[in-house]
Amino acid sequence: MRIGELAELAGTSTRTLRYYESRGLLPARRDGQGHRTYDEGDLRMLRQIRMLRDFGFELEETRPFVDCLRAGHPAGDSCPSSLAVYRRKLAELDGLIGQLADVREQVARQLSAAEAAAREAAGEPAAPRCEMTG
Amino acid sequence: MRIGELAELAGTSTRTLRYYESRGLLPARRDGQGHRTYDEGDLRMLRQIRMLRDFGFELEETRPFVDCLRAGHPAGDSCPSSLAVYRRKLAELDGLIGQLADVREQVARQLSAAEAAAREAAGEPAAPRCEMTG
DNA sequence: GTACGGCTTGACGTGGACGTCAGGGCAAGA
DNA sequence: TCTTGCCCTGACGTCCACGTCAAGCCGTAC
Repeated sequence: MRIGELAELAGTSTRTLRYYESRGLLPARRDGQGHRTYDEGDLRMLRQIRMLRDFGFELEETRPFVDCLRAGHPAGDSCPSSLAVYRRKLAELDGLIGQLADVREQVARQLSAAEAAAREAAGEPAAPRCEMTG
Repeated sequence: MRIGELAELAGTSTRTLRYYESRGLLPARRDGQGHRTYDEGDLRMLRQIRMLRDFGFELEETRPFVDCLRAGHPAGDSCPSSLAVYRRKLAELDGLIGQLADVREQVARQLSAAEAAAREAAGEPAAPRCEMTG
């Protein structure tokens, strides 16, 4: 199949496929007219890439999965290097989620304090605070 | 004070201050030599900006806080528009954290499945799965 | 005199994953 | 023959918050 068909099957754009090729991630054969030609294996690799990108993986992080498929393995994550990427990503996600949760709490505290100050400035009695710490 | 001193006091760079001025966020007076001049109020505004940026706020989102300080309020979050930004940010953080948690679970499942497949391919008996769903 | 430090403006570089446009080729259908 | 549709390459644009470099001015210390 040609580039337009593959792009449509994978729900992406031809520009994206040319970009992946320029990165050496998804090279294409060429037909007599110099047009890119793909097969079912390419579709599988592309779908693997898109799934991981939807998870927030960077393009380079998908390379082990693609290489794994190209090596003939049944799935992109059948290889140790792919599992290593999974584990790194899990750790990264855990760190990020924890960090965001911290920020969330800080922002929530700022908001509460500012709301309390606003109420007090409006003449309301200082509201009792649960678990006052000082 | 001049730009270098302010930058150091706030732990940032002169380039950053010029950038903020170009965005209309932190305009500066000029002295006889055309050098930028700042005062304590500017330092407070700058610190407000940096705190919010550390929280992950975009630069534009800090504008209501700066405007609030400039209007003479005791704190950058003493104004309704600042509180609105806080609330929007909390909702955004909640959404993002939830999304990341979903992704984390999906990646974790992919990893477990791939590990199980690898063990099985290695000749181990299929491990019993807790809470099998199908 | 001159070296130095701080300041000025202007403008290009960074990163990631593409979007978009320009200019051109090739084949099939009306 | 002309249009339509798909493809090609090359190259600039996008977003955001700056980093970095260039060229030059000004005051001060040596």
